[in-house]
Amino acid sequence: MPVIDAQTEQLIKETAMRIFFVEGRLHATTQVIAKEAGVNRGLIYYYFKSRDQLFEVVFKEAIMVSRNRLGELFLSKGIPFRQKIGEFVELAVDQSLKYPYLEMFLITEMNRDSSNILLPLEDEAREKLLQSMNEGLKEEIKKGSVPKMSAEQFILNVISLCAYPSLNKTMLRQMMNLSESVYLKMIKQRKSIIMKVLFKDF
Amino acid sequence: MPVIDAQTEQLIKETAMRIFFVEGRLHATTQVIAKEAGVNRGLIYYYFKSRDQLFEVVFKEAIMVSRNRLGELFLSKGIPFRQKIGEFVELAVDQSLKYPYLEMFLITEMNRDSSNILLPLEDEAREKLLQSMNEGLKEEIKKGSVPKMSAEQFILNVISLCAYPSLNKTMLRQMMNLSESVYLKMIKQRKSIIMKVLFKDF
Amino acid sequence: MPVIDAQTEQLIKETAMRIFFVEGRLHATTQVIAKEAGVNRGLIYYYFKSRDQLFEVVFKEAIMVSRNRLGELFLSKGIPFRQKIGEFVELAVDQSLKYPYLEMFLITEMNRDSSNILLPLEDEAREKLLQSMNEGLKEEIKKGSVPKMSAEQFILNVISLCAYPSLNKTMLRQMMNLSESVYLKMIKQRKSIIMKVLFKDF
Amino acid sequence: MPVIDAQTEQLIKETAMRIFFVEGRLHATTQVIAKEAGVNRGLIYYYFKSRDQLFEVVFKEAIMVSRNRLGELFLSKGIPFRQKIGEFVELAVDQSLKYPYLEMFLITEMNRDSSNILLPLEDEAREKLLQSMNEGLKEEIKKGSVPKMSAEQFILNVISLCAYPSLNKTMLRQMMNLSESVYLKMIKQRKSIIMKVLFKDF
DNA sequence: AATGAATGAGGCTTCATTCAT
DNA sequence: TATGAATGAAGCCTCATTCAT
Repeated sequence: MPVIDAQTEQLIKETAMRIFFVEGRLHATTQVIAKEAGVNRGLIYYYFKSRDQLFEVVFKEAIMVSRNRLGELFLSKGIPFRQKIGEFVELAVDQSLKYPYLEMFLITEMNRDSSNILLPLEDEAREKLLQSMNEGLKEEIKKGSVPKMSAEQFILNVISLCAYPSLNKTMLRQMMNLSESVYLKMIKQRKSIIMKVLFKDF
Repeated sequence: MPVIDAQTEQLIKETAMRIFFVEGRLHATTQVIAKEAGVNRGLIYYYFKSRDQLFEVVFKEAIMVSRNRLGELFLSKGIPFRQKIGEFVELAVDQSLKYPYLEMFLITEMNRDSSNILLPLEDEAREKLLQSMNEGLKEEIKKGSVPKMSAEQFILNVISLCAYPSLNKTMLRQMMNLSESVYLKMIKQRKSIIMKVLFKDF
Repeated sequence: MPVIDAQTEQLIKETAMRIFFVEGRLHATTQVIAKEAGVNRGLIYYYFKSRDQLFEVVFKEAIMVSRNRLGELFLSKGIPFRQKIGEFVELAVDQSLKYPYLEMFLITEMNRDSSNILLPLEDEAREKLLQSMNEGLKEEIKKGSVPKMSAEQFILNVISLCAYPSLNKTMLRQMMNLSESVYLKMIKQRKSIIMKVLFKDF
Repeated sequence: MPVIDAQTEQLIKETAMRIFFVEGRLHATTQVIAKEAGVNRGLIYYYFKSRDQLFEVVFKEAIMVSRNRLGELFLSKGIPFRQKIGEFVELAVDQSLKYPYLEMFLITEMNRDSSNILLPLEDEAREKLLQSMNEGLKEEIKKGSVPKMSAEQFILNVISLCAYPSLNKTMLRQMMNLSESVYLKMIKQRKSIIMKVLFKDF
């Protein structure tokens, strides 16, 4: 039975997001998505034209929120470097907990032959971001609180430490023999650990 | 035309490994694999019975090497903790460069309904490993060269820093606007950077 | 174009039954079945999941009717032996005319490695049937209208005389150089001939 | 290991005959035939050009013997009708025991679209045979030892009674709950029973 | 909006057959 | 002769997508 009113579109989107980004079921068919949403398969096409477009919509939606906030964050003036990084870690870890497999789709999709996914980061924005990173980073390096490295390497460190544990959750949990809930708690605790790893004097 | 010396089976395996684990083309069909190997599609079935079995074979083969060396490494006596970590980083980064997408397959496969992939790590081995990690780690923490954290968190840090940059290569390269070769160089340079991040006095 | 009244499933079933059991084309592919039914091949899978399941469905359906009527017939009280046989011959010959090759599929399927066809005749039912046959038969033998033989042999005679001429229709027609229609007439006439052969005083 | 000398061809033939006509495995592949014969699959093509030709060869060989003897039998002068039938029953039952599924292949093959199996019975021979049958039969009918019927019907009776029990062995055995050996004994005993059924005064 | 039916492309797999040695 | 490797046609089946109602 369809849900009251016209919330069907939203229902499909949410189901797809759960299946794709929360449960990581990369190969889920429209059949499965429709079934788990409790709607007729044709409706997916009615609302979204195609599986690819449904995917694109939910994918962009999933990315958008954090992207926007990250953009704001890094282009905002007046916030000290270390605080910026702190807020980024906060956002990134939360995002990774909300949609653990989002990154995996990003990776997979970008490696497809027929990929048409592009990051919306323009050259200017990128330059600004790197430059502002560089400035903050140099000071930290001078202070001795961060080892000598390029801004790029620092970014890799930050993102890696935030994203990977959620991305590879299933394997890491198995490897360490931890329950889901314990593992999630660990990831939340990582926020401060990450900062301590990044900044020696944190 | 048959290939010289009947190395066809090996050729198929290597091609599949490249397509899957080097190029990350998760959805590659047997048709594509055969074509890129320059062999008839039927041969895949002649040698491997099914696509799934081919996948299993190359997957296990790809994992085996590093697994074995890691096992040796961590169960070996007499090597100081920091050196062990150093060698692990070396191995893990090299592995991530050799088969950047191996991890992604691991993730994907483990999330499939019909997954039968299991990590071969037994309870005893795991306990020993964690315990030996813990001992080494405690000393470093006491020395103040590593912030206070559990062995599990430390492991997450190490693996994240090693694996993620290769895993998400395409996106990170796009994001930073770097060429393939420059990016690869960066990753190699990370070995020492990772150690400096992990150990404040490295 | 969809068929009026959504009888497509029935149409596929009937076509399959004709191809399999009327025309004896054991090797008919789903392609062929779909084509002769005038539907898309995918519909076979839409309605029946697989070729094997389609086969199973039509096979069971074809067998069911006659099985049920035969069961009723032989377990019914109060009908004299000879009349029972008469009605059996009637049913069996009609069945053999309706689905001449049904028996052949039975034979073929039961000899497959992966066969899962089982006759639904239980031990009790079989015993009862044989016993009731035996009683009637003994009287006939005593009367001298049937040569001395076991119930099993008598059953073999009855079934053989009824089923074989339809089963091996093509060859027998060729051998005797008879047209289809003449041959079918002959088979219908056999009903009384069979009775005369079975009972000397019929 | 191949058999000494050049008996390979014979070995393949015998294996095929067993698989096809004794065990009734209609769908046996060249792979299977080669394996059960213990020879390389290519040899089937070396000796027989194709699966179809192997089939044709063994099929003709299986039929030939009895055909020839039946031909001799029915065209031979001086043997009384009833004795001819007796010898036919003997031959036919023995043949049906030797190759129970031979008939099934005959039936199946003749119903294929691409069938090229033809019975080698020429018009003249058939006419002679039917005529000679007719004469013998008329006398028996006059004597009252056979009910009134055409030669064709009589032939159908004879063949049906001889061939069917072996042809449908698996099902009939299941239906009557008989062991293989008991069932085979029953079929042998049928020779005289069949004669008694055919001739009221036998 | 919603649904069940229908379509077609493309993937996996089997298997008869051929080839090179 | 004999063999393992290689080929290609064809079969089964799934699934995104469209259609008619």
